[in-house]
Amino acid sequence: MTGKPATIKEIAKILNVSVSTVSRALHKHPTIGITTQIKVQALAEKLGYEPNQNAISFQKGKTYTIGVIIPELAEAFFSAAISAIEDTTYKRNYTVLIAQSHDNEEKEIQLVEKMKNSRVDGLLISVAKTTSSFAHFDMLKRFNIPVVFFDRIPPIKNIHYVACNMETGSIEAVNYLLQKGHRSIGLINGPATLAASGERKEGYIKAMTKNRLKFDPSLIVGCNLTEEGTREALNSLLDHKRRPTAIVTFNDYVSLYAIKHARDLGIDLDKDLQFVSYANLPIINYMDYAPVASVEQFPHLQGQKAADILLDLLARKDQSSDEVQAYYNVIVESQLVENKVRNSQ
Amino acid sequence: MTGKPATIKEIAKILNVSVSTVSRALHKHPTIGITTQIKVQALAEKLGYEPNQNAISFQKGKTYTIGVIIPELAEAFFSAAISAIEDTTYKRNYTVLIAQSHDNEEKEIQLVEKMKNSRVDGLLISVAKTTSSFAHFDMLKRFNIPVVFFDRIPPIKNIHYVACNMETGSIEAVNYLLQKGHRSIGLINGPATLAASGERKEGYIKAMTKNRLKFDPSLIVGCNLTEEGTREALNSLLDHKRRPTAIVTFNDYVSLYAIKHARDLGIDLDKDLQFVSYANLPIINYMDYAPVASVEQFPHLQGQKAADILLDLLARKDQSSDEVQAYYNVIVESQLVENKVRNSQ
DNA sequence: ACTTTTCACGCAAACGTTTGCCTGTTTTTT
DNA sequence: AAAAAACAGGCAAACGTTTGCGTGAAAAGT
Repeated sequence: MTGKPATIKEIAKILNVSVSTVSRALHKHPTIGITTQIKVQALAEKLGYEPNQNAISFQKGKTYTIGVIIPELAEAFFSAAISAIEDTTYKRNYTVLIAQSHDNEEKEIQLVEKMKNSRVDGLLISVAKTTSSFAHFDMLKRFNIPVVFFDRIPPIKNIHYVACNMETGSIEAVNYLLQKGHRSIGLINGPATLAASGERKEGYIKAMTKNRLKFDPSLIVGCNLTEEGTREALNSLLDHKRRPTAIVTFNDYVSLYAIKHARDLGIDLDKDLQFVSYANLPIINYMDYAPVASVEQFPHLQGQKAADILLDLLARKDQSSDEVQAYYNVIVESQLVENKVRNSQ
Repeated sequence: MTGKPATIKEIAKILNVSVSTVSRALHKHPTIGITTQIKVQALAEKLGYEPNQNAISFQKGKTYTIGVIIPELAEAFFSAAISAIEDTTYKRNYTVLIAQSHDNEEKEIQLVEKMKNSRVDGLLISVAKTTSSFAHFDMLKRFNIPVVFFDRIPPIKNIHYVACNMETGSIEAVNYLLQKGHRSIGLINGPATLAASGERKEGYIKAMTKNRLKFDPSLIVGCNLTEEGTREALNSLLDHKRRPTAIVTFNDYVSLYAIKHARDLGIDLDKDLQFVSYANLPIINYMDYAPVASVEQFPHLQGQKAADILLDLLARKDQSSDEVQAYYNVIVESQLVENKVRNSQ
């Protein structure tokens, strides 16, 4: 009851049976007599026996652990996603090993290596911004460790992933603004290197052209996502010959920076300039000059889907079967969400 | 290179030496000749050998894993804390196993049990709100698994913990408001059942009496931390015969609710009523009518300290030595932080 | 009553690594 | 040159569990 945990061996010795009998009795294996089963189970209960997961993992070569590698745990998007991941894996008796790359490729590589060595059964990865080589992911494939990427997907073929389609969100966002009467709409986009930037741009263009509006490339400006970069981007838009009356920004933070700057410049955020952004942080419902709408990316849903897929992959792997199945490509549609506060005013 | 990971055995067989020699060579054990060491290491490198962490854990009865149990991963405070925990344990070659109790005692108990069985080396726990029995923590002690509690500390003796002293933060907050000329200061507190509520109240009282102001208990109102509850609390303060010109709230969310309600009532948040709150969520720097100051609880620091303590405990345990040492009781002093935006206006 | 099945359980290997102890060879000491 | 010491490495047990295979005894079939 105290001290060291009870083992199957001890139970066996006390009951004068073999370890294999105890093991089987505990698993209700049909080949063990019912009386023995009961005796064993009773003693196990009494001793507070709990199987040593470590030994089992070692024996089976399976850890019932899935690794999660993300850039930054403290970011709202990722903590929400992980929260969902933890919940769905917990239900299936898996635990999660978490590590953050801090958007550093070097560390990401180390983490993948470490996760491999600690023999996680599978991996959920959202890749670092700076990652430019992908050999470490190939390595996982060689070792037959299933990986599901989410949100930040590497540009390689034959992978499982769940991501959010930013394009439709962009289209919705622009349509929303058009319907509100805006005709000159700016886009403060992220770095061109990010796939997410491309999708936003595509959506923007599609929405404009679908609505028979001429698309002006100079209304799209890139930005490094910092406060300073945002200010510059906003300035350039404000100087535009057709100064936009609405701006779509890469994410809520960019919106916040931009809004701050706009107010410093004395711009009327109710009449002269409106913002729509991405991510839908909980913040914006408590702000006065928040974006009028935001494109929700459903981190919780993405996390859950990714975990579901990985668990499915692991289940298939158990039943051995067909190596090369199809690849899961799940797209979560982003969705424009109006800011309740601002729109109830 | 492909398929299954290389093992020590394979290396031994290829080199015609024993496994023990390989093991020792890999650890640079002095009793192995230098030439053999080099041969072994070279082959290990070539084969891409990486030790099977699982086997090592099993063998040593040590997992190099620490479990973290928190109420809610998606809450900013906890994700920040965990981010720090992950970073500091990573440096010492530990990994973290994360699970959330969702503030549910039942689940917390299950998680503790599960963590024990998966043989984590130690545990970091922030207790669920509803937890009222503590037998599961005692159990850990019996099994000699070190635990460090952080932020939410159970009311039991002889534990290691790091927590934030809310009292000093409260005093600072009240002093700050007094110095700004406020004389009637309200407090929208949390449920009386929370220790944190008591500390805030104590701080409030101390600050008032230290400044020779009469302390009016009716200026302190409890609240269940919901939006609705906050409204009621605010209403009762506004109806007070000495209507407060400043209010300290239990946390930033309560402030947000209160501010929203106050504005709905047409109150001038610049002149007639000011707020100070706790937690210092990043949000408030982007709000117009944010609290003028917030008491920072340093989640990052708390997480780091807690992890440091646990690692220290584990290190001591390795060197066996003296069972019952002293208990770590680390108090992180909270600190009032002015809202830069609001105070620069 | 004798063979065949079924039943209930034990044996032992295996998973990969670490480590205390032993042994054979070389080097050093006197 | 013999004894002692240092060196380099091997043997085997141990960690806790699972599982294929073997086996004696009881039950069933003829």
